[in-house]
Amino acid sequence: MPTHAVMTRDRHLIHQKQGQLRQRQKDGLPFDRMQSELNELIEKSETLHQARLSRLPKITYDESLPVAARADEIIKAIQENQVVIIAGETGSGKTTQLPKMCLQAGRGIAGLIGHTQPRRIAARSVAERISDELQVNLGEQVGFQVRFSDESNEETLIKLMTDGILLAEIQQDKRLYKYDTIIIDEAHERSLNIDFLLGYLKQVLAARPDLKVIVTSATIDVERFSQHFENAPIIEVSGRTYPVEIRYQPLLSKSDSEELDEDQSMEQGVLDAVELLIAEERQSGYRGAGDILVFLPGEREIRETAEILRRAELRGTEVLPLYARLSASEQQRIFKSHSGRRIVLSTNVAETSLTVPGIRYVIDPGLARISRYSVRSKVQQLPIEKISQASANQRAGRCGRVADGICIRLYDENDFNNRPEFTDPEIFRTNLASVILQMANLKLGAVEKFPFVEMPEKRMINDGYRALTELGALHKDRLTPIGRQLAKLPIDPKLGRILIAAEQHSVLKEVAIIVSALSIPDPRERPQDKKTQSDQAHAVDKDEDSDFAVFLNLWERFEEQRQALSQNQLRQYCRKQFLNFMRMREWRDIHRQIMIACKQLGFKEVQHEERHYEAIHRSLLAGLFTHVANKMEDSKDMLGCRSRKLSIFPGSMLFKKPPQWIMAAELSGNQQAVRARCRSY
DNA sequence: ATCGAAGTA
Repeated sequence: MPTHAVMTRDRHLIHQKQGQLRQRQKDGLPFDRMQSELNELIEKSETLHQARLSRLPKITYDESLPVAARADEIIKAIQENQVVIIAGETGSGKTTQLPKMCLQAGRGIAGLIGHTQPRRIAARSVAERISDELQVNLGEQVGFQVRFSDESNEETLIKLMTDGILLAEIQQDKRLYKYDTIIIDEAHERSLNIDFLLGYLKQVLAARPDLKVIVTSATIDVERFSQHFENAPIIEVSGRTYPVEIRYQPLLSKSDSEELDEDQSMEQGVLDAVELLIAEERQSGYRGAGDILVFLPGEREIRETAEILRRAELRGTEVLPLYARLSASEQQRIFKSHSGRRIVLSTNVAETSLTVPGIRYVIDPGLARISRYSVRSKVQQLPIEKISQASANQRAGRCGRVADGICIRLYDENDFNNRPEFTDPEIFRTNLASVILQMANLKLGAVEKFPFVEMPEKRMINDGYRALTELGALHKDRLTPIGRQLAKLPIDPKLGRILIAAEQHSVLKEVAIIVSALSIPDPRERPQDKKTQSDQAHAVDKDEDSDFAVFLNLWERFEEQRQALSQNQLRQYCRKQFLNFMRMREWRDIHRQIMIACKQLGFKEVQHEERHYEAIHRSLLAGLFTHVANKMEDSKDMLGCRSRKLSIFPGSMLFKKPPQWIMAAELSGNQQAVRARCRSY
């Protein structure tokens, strides 16, 4: 009986069929057909296995990377252990070299080597790099899969993907039989996806003794991962970085100095630090002009700092903003070569997602916007907080990649020492409804018993259960038919609930457009210096009663243009109309994906001559019933659920003349200003 | 009088 040369994904099925066959034999039933089916299955599996083996590329390592010197040790560890933890800083080469070591350890033939990344761009670029190094075509032996795009095939040995893709695959393949090896990369980022995967894999490992798992992380908190996987061995790899000098230069405070009229602003502190760095560089006799990376909490702070720097008229200096909302081409400017000095003002994107090349200095005010979910108010908030020590060190490391660097922290050392060591993992900071829904759907049992790396608080778990119960997805902690449908929709459960209601009200077509708009950031842009122009451009879509209907108008207007114009013309149209091209595309992509999922659930699109406002808004209410508010007397403020005082978002059509009742798409802000896209009755 | 950055069946 073959058990060595077949694919892992077939092994289970073959085993099952062999059992059935023996049973039939024992029972004296005919089994010829089953036998030939089984043989065919085995033969096919063996052939594929052979083909994959024959296409194994020659493996070489980039010897300049520190991890390459450890190849033998790592390969041995993989062969001898089910789980290995690899710890190493950026520049160690672990991400690109590790999958090749897995191949050399004999992995990747009977099943895929699955390699997860937290971000799509990383999944794609790592796959490109590895396929280059192995001299194979991308999409063949080395492939990748991210949302909306799959470049892998039957003969793919190494598949890069986002962690979300692997998570999604669990639904089809509970034991992950497709894979013989799984690498969870950047585990220290501790995203919700990563934490869920690490818990899930711990359970799968018992049922899959042939599966290998490799967890990689920066050298922070690695013992925790090792303990999670029964004291798996840790291999630590050095990074290839240069020393960074850390300086503490707190902002001047009124209370410390008699001459000061007011506290020094963060923006002013940044300018002072910039001038200091420039003066020092000149004195040191260094001939070049080192680039500076400044971390700021948000777009507004970036704008204000840019303005102050421009006014300071620094010679030969270019100021570049950087944040995720910029279009790809605007972000690309960071990678273009330049003369003179460059000062990049960036949000947290530059901390982990994007590496700005050639940085010599970092200025770090030590702040970031961090999302937190409040169980008390049921609102996801974005307060500006002091970042953790780990995060501050990560920022400092951004200037030690090409040469020695200097990092100026705009706070004192005592402040640093008093900060938490690590950023709270996302699982502690987020609404758990979606995770609980997935877990219920996968029949993983009680959330409190799941082997999370760190268990979320009981009240957060209870809150998630309650939210799902309110939506009708759970009844007495068991999945209802609605819950089963929700679990198959790739969006937030609230929004999924709206789609289900829309199907019942025969307005799926319209509501799917609105729901997909609500699941992306607003594609309408409103630049600081062109507020009136952009408001005017957006006004063509306005609807007197409902901010939700605006999305339908915008969608229809855009669809007409999209069908008439070339790609370039469409980009131009977006620019003129103050629409973010990338967001518009994402909107369509998500809409398409939602519609596919809805069709698989048997939902029907109905064509209407006119808009059924009431049906559309009734559907929305099925998910947004906790976002209803009533106007208070003699005030513009509204009274929402849980006696919460709300105000309407200034961008809303209903801002000027609030109706008696509203239903908001989203509650946000620290004072809980409602972002109301609403409808009155 | 207006919001961070990641991600998905």
